[in-house]
Amino acid sequence: MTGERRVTAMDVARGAGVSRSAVSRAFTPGSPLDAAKRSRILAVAQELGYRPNVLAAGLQGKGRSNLVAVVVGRLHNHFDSDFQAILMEGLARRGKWPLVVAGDPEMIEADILNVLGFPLDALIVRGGSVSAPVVDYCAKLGIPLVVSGRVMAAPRVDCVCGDNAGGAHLAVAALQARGRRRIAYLGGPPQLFSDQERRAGFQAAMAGAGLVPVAEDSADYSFEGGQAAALRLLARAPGLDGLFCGNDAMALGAIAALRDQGRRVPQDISVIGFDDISIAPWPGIDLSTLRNDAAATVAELLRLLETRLEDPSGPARVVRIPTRFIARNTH
Amino acid sequence: MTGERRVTAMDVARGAGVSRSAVSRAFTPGSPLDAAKRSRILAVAQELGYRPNVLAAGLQGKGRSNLVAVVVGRLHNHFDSDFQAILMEGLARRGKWPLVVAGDPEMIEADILNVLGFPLDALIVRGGSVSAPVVDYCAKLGIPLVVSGRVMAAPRVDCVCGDNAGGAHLAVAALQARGRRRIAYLGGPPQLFSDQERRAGFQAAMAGAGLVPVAEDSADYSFEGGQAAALRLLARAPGLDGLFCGNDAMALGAIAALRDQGRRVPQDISVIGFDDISIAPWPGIDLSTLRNDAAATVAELLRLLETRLEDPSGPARVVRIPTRFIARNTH
DNA sequence: CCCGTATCTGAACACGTGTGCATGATGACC
DNA sequence: GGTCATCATGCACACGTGTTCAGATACGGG
Repeated sequence: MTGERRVTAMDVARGAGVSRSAVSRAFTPGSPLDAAKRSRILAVAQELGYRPNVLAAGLQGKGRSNLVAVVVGRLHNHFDSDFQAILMEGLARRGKWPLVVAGDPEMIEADILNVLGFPLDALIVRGGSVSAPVVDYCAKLGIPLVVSGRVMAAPRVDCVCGDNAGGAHLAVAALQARGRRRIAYLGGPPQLFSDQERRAGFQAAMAGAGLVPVAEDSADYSFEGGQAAALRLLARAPGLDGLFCGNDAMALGAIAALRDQGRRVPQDISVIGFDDISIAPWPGIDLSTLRNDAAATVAELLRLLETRLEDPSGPARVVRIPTRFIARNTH
Repeated sequence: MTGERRVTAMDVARGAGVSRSAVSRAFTPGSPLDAAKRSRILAVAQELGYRPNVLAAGLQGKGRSNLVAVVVGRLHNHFDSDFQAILMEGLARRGKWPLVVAGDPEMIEADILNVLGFPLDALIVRGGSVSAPVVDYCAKLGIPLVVSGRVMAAPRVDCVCGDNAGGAHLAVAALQARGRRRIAYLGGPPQLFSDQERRAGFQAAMAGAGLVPVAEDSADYSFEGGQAAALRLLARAPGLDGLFCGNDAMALGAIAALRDQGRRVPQDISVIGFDDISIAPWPGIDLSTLRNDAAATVAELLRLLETRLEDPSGPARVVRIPTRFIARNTH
């Protein structure tokens, strides 16, 4: 055991017989320092296992901390997992350190406030709602706030979001092209922004096509939720011939339930999902769905972040990622 | 814009007409401070958007930083995603802040070294290998290192890992119980610890049952990799009647390819996966597999971490998470 | 040999916070 | 009223680093 205290620059200085300033300079590429002395210092540092404490360095006030808080809801959703993975890699590639805030919705609110205690370069929030106090704090602290999967109107808050309404229109159009007229919507939790936009888009598209939904229902974006909701829809509207689901997991659950009830998909009923998760194209699944492009979303998010860091006081921007219909074998 | 500088305790002190110490005490529950003054300070802090800088506070040397680095490989694997999600929540619940290190395997090595510049409470590494320099640095810095999905012998390095060999034995036993004798193994990348143990366990179990594998192959733990490998195996061993796969995604890919070739699963060929990912029980998938319990693994990992933080110089511990065979409809 | 210059180096400061210590005030008790 | 205890409060220090500034040193030219 080397003792409880962390190795400090002073220890290295003593070990190499130089001043602490020299140690600091040895780790700062531009600084003037005798080459021989530098290599000796680095050798001693290596020996002792010394690394400059980036927190103490960041305290200097100059430059950025490279610390970015990433708020994710619960990650038990396939699309959110993919999004998260791509975002982590993207941040790493840009030299940012992601500080992840996860957990129950009720805990997360307090945690967001707590994470603001770090000298963050930015706060990235995925999906779930951001409370007014958080937005307020960010504004006062001058911490850029970038929101994904949701659009909110606040000064200097940037948003990137899939085109939910457009996707819903594409889904209705695809169902209509198959001759479906008794169409239902199975949405996610109504308090979620994504569901609100998809539901509104669905209703608008139906109205535009001169159709009236035979039923609407909600579940929790899970497979099991989709199964149960499909049974409810079927009981309420036995003539159902088209179903637009708020995400892929629920669509797959619904298909399982419908087939279990003796309905053939897609012959008797068309089902369309949302997201195009990685398993959607697998044989035996082959789900017709709307592609929610996680990679493009992350790329735009990072671009927004970079622009915002460049010019913190610029106007708030909203970027919509286009949605594409992926025709497979369930509609 | 409130100016570029972060709001500091001194600003609040000026605003409330008190000393900076009082501000610090106002945010420290135990400290003696006049109740009226405390609430006045908190009000001013709220107004200005002040939060104590935890980095500067952590610089104090007392106590822990509550910062934990979590090294994950690429997260494009279902089991790893689940594991990651559970771990993030578990850490949050224990008041730890996860600093995620992700990215390409070649970038990650440098990133791990860089993240050691933070005053970490611990370093958690999932799966992939940990290079000797990293272990060395952690030892010298006195940073506890907890490894998951891999067992390594190093002083004061704790490991938690599924029982890969036991799982392989269960798989072979299940295949044997179905009367299968022409059995093949489809493993993951051979450089991965998980594959090495599962492969060795498979070979030992086969030998113990008096059987000789008809073929062995490897793929990249992906659905597509499983598809392609299944075709190779079929070409090499047309009489194949049992297949043990290194993970579920490959098993599902293999099943898709086998069915595409006219083989019935499970009537003609038994297929068993590994991990029991969340989609495995879904109707239409119904995969027989070995449960790799992510929740139990995370729970043990956190327990090891806590024990290690309690007594940093304790002996290295290795915990094995038992594996259970989940009999479904593909074997 | 002397002076100017370029370069290296160490001391000192700043960053923002928690806390030990001494001081002053206030209240209680005799 | 005096003395002591209690407690709130402000000052100063410490944490570990990057960087400025002035002093020192070496070197080259006249």
